[in-house]
Amino acid sequence: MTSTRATLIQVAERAGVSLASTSRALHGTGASKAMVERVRAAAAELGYSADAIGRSLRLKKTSQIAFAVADIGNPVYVEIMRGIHEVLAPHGYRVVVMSTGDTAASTTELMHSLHGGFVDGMIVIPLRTDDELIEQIGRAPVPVVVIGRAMSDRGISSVSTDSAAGIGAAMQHVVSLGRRRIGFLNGPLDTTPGSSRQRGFDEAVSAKDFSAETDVEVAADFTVAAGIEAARKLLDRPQRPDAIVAANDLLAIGAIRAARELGLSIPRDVAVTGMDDTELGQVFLPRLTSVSLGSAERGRAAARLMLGLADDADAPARQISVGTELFVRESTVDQNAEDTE
Amino acid sequence: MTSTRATLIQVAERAGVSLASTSRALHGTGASKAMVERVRAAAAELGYSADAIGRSLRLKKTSQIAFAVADIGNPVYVEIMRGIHEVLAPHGYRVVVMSTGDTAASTTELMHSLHGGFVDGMIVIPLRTDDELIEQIGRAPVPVVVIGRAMSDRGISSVSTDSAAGIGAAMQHVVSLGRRRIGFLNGPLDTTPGSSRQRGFDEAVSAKDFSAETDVEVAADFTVAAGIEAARKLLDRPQRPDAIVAANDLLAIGAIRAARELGLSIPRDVAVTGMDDTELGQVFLPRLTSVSLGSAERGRAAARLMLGLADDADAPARQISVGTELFVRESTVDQNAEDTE
DNA sequence: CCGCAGACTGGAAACGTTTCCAACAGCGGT
DNA sequence: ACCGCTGTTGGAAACGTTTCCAGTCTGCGG
Repeated sequence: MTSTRATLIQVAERAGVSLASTSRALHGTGASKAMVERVRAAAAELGYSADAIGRSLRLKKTSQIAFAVADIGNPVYVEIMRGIHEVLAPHGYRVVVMSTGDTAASTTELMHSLHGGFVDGMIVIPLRTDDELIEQIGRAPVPVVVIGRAMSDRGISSVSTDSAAGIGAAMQHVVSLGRRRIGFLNGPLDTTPGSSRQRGFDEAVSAKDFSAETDVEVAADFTVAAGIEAARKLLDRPQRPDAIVAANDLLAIGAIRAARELGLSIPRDVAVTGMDDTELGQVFLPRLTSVSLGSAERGRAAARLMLGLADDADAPARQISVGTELFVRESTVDQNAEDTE
Repeated sequence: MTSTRATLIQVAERAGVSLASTSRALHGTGASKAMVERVRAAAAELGYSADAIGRSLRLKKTSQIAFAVADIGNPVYVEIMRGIHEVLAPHGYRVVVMSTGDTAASTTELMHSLHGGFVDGMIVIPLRTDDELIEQIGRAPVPVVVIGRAMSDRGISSVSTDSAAGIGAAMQHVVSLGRRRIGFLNGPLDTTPGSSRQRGFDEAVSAKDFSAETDVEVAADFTVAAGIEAARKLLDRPQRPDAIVAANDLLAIGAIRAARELGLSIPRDVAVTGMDDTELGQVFLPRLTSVSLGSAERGRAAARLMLGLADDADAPARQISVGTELFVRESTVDQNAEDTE
């Protein structure tokens, strides 16, 4: 284990050939068999491996794409990442994950520190956005794709989904089950998902044939712990809800936990729906009824947009929307035999 | 939005001063007030931001540390990462997460592709290791810290924990509860955690005062889904276990799910213990009794080792061991009032 | 035997940055 | 008036790589 790494120049000296030939022998084309062999041997002796920085400086590319996300602990991001990886890996890109923190400012800061960083592009899911962040994205020296919010006005490529409609579907579902007191368990309203889900809820409630009582509670963030706390309040009301529509699966799990604490049975006493259709929700007990926002597909779509921008950075920005789908499971409908997959 | 980014040279030309002065004015010291102002203005006009690659090439550092992990979906890694981040961030390092895939070969491949990549060091948690991977780690051009397995023989810095003893503690706990048929739900034996936990189980069973029947089932991997499947087998045996000791929290959750499917009550019919003491287990229902392996502390310890190596790459390799602790919760002991935090 | 094509090699530039070093100006002290 | 010091600036090198370009060599056909 030498303390300093071997460089191409040292390999060249060792092999007794020129730098140019050394490089060609290792990576490029147009080197004789003898040369390749000779250089390979020298490289092996020295334990040479190319320096990515030098290489990138010359090539002007890093073959890395950043996936920047607020809370790495949310399983939905894992699924989005799988989608991204699936599309990008065959094109030789490595995906690196960075945690942005959950404020717009911290996201801006990360993007700034990455400004022309070690990536050829960034796929960002901002939890909160402000004008500064959007401007930062517009000015970024590498292509950026935003997931979670249509950015048509700003000329930024984005992948979004109609989570408002998804909330509507969940509301409609529990109403159709005969539930009459619906609690809406949302995350912070100043976040992108929080605000659009709130809009979905408001729209659903104001539909003319809507006929249930509603109540709203906002959790401190989109985590199970916050969900437990907020759901407790919801369930403590004099008019206890017989259904809780949660803004994501983690909150829904929190709601189930809070309900169980009170000795309530799911779904008999309280039906609970989630959103994101994460694997966690699918293996939870009871299995979670959830609105899929096409996580993996959103990841794939974002990755495809990124590939387009990587080919041509000046390509026009595009917006893609991914459909939603309600998956009904045990947390709203008692069904022990079905749904085996 | 210009299609090509501004370089320092262009800023220098714009400001009408030398390249050296420009650089000093922006980052370094020893520039006059007038100079700084002038250069700042030019930089702002051009929307300049320093190119990280060029900078790193010159500085020979990237201020990035990689955290390479097999399955980004496992919540224990999230907690380890928080620990790493906590220590590294104040020192100006950014942590980037990379997914290695779950085989030794894929880990080796990642490390190779990162060989001298865009990071100043790597913290790795290999799920499976083989000689080639270890050799690769030893040859890596940047400092590497391994989490999960003592590497004393190879001169590699590592952070480990006595998960074998942890399994022992869990076994002892369920025995002390009066359980007499213990099922051990492990993950793949060819993995680092799988093998050490198996060892812990074997040791516990062979202790001279050990007096319960045991049974073992190995899940396909360390996920909830695999846990459900394997636990079903365990619970289908003629001599159904009255306690299941699982090798991590995800498997434990799978076991609880499988038990519930069979109409069994937790912990009355079956007591279940997990390992890793993840947040997920703490909010699960029932709350999971789990052996903490000090995830955050392991992360912090690894980060501190990394800082030491970053200062002096030839510093002697060190091994740190982090203690374990059993947290008793509802999945083994019925206790509705306690354990509020 | 000469010339030419083709295969291969080496020199050198370039990517964008930081920093060493030398040069220079202004200034105060002797 | 001169010396040296301080504060500031510019030139140039360096980090490690790839690739353009020109040059050399081999072999082959005329």
